Amino acid sequence: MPPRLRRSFFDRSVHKVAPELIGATLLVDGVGGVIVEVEAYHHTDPAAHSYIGRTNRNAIMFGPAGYAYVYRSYGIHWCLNFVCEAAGSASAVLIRAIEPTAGIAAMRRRRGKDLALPEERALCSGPGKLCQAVGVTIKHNGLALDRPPFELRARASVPDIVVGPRIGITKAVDAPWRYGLAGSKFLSKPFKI
DNA sequence: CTCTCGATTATCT
DNA sequence: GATAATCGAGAGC
Repeated sequence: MPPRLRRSFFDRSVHKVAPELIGATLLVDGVGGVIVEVEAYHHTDPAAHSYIGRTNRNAIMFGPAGYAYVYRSYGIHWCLNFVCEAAGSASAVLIRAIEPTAGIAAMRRRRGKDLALPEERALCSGPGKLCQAVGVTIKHNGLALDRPPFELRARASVPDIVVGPRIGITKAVDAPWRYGLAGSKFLSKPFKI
């Protein structure tokens, strides 16, 4: 089994960490799969929650790397981020999609509440879906990524990665800081060629 | 396939 | 009071 990702893995530029997360495995209480899509948010980026400075919501982003930053999206969904870089840098990677490999029955159960027929490719193909499927909520905000309930494993080999502009934002819409596993059918949306 | 719209609430102005 | 790093349903082509 590939080694756990250590705290030091996250203690680097968010633009280096983000693409290296593609292919890594994320489990929460044993439920999860292979990360296939992420986005990088740096504190100098107008689209980042930390751009306006420290607030109650984004406080975790201003702490040390290797912790989870969870926030409520559109009043309905949860979104999971990994804090990167040195404390105070306030940068993070948004986890946008995973390919389910572990605990699929549990994911189907949790997602099935709001979906009549939860197809496997619809279980975790988006930041809100993925949090619902693996059971991430605000309770996970500020938890260390190298300890339970989180389990992060490095990828075994370097996959083909596609890059493009980020999704669903209204500022800095052209910055190419979305990364995906090439050819994956578990992406939230296809990458344009 | 694409497009539009409503849900729902913490956060910030 | 307006906004938002989303999602799913439904309409139309």
